[in-house]
Amino acid sequence: MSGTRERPLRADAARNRARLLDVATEVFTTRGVGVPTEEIARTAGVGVGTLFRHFPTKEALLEAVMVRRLEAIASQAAQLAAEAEPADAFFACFRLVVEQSAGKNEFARALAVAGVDAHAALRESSEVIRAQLAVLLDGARQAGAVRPELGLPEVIALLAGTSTTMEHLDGDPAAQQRVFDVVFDGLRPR
Amino acid sequence: MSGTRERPLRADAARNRARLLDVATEVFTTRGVGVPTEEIARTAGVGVGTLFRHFPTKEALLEAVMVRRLEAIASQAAQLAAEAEPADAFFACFRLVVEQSAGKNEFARALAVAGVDAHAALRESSEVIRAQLAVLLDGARQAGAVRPELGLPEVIALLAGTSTTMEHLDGDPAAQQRVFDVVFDGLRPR
Amino acid sequence: MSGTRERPLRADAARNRARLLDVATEVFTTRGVGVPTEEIARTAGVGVGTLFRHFPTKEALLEAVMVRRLEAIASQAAQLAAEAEPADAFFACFRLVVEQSAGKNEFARALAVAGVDAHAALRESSEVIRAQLAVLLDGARQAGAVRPELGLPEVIALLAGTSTTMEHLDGDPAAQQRVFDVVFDGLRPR
Amino acid sequence: MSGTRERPLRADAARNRARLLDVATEVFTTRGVGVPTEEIARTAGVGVGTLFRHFPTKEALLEAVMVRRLEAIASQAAQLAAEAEPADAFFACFRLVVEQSAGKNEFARALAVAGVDAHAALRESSEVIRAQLAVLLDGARQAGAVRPELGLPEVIALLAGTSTTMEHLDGDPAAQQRVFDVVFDGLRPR
DNA sequence: CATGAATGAGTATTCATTCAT
DNA sequence: GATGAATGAATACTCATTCAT
Repeated sequence: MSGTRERPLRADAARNRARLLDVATEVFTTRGVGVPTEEIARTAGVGVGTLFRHFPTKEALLEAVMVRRLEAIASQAAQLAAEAEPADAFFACFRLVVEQSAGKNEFARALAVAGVDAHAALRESSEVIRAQLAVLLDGARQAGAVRPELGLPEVIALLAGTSTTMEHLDGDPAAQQRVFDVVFDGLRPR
Repeated sequence: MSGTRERPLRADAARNRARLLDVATEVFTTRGVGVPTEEIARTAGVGVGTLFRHFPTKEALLEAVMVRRLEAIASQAAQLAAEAEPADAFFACFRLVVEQSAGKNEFARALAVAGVDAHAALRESSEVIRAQLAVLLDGARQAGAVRPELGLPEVIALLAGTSTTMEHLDGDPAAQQRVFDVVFDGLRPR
Repeated sequence: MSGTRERPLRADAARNRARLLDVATEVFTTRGVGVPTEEIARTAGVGVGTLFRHFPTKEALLEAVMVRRLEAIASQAAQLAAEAEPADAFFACFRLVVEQSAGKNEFARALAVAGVDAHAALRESSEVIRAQLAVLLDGARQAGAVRPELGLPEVIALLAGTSTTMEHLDGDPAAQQRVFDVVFDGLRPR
Repeated sequence: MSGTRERPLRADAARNRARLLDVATEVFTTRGVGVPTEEIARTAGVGVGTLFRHFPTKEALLEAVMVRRLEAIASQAAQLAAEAEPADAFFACFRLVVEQSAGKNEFARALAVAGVDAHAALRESSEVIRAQLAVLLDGARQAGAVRPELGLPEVIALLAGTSTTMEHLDGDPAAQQRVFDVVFDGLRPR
């Protein structure tokens, strides 16, 4: 399978792909999903054709952006889980996910519109994070740092919601910290 | 005589307007703002021309939908404020707004916008709710039921965020209740 | 035939018709044929329905405007023909038509687009003027005031062209006069 | 090899642009500016998208058509000015402009516009012709071939008007010649 | 008769996607 | 592989005309 069929251009291709992902991330986050593919391509310094060679669909590009983000989150979460006490790890991870998801709610919605099927890669990546969160949540609950009645679904929903909350307080870190206080205190047993 | 289905009479204009608002509310909420005007019109049982006679712009339709929702919230909130103790009124109102905004991230978002140009009607309506919330929040803080360091912006952001959270737990009222517990406990002083 | 079937409202109807014609003349002349019927109706103080009762078609309204103008020209031309020497009458009539047609070239074109058929009333009215011009031209030629080789078609074409010329010199009566000098001198035998 | 029908190659973009301009010229001239863009595209054998890629706006297409025409006129006028005596050159140029504008009242009109905002290219081109005409007119006046009291505005207005006149005599070259005689004689001093 | 709400075909323009070079 | 010209379906909005009141 791993024959010698690779051509020397592969490096350029990879660079193009990466550049497209970077541009798309930036552009989708700051200006929404409505930005024309052509503009993304131009900003990345390639033709539209190249964009569509790498991502057969705009939606696929969207998905790739999210997957990359999710993978980054997952790897950071893994590190957190390894380095900290269960309870601390849980809260740190909560914060991490919220902060990394800022401005990304719109994507999720855009993807959701197109139907739940497909997006296998996405589901896979989020499954990883889900699993990590499940473990962390369990540890935190057993350590008595999180209400025992809370399940993973509530926590994930709270993740999304807190991310939205943070978007609304974009320029005000102090207010964002106060919100974290509220949510984290709320998560703890009475 | 006072049947439920008069033929298209003059006063039918009002009915068409209302129907358009209903359809638009439903459709914007469940499928996003991207739904074609033509489909909205068709679903409401009128021609596109009629839609544009009532709302000169798609944006105007969106605004009208939001205003109607905001006004409903405002009037319910006013009632709550009159009938309950400050603290109780605050939490009841919080819950009210969240529930009314369920599935309407875009609406709750409007609450926090208050800075877009044009959309005078929108700003006006959200200003009313803002003011109501400010009063309730103040009362609740003075009653010692809400952390004194929390300001209106954080509360509004939390409103939007909690609404998002609830969307994610759509079919599960028990989980939603648990989230309310988390947020409400978090809002209380230590 | 002329029974007693007339109702008292006839006077209002006539007034509406006249008002519509006035408004349409003004509006078509100053802002072009593209002005919406609804605006014409509103300006005339009636509903669109009334406009379409009087003129079954926008084109019919256009035609009516032109016919009225043509009839006015014809009657003034008749008077000129009666009161002046053949040559003077010809030139006076030429000037009259040019001045009365100012800004009306666009109409003609709009009507022409819709096909040469129909517009019987229009053809009838212009036929009258044509005939008058033919007589005047003949008189002027016999009086030696106009080149003998010029036919009615050339004169009519020159009428239209000079009208266009005048449109271009709208605010400058002195320049317009100089153009009349050019054309009138040119019409005379070497 | 150098056939007349290469397959859609890269350089075909230029061909498409030219074809669009040709079709637009023809269609705007004969049927007015109201012709749908889609029809222009179809007639040119391309999709609407292609039309809008080349001309971002219908107005831009109109402008391009006019500019092309104006430039053709300007270059021919320059040649005339170089080859003939001032007086002859003036009359030849007058005829040239009239004939090139035949059926294009809207084009000749552009000559006199020179005051609309935007349309920089248009204004530029018509400015060139204006300047050429100014020179020729001056020469002809000094040569005693044109009435000294006539200014550029009158001449330009007469250009447009004579063009209209010619339109009305479309199939009759003899009559058109007679009109030129009238106008040219009229332009000469007494 | 007058009114103006309703209609819907028509129009300019955008944008994801394809494909010849 | 990369490019960008071409495509055409889709969309918001307009306006002449009809018709219920």
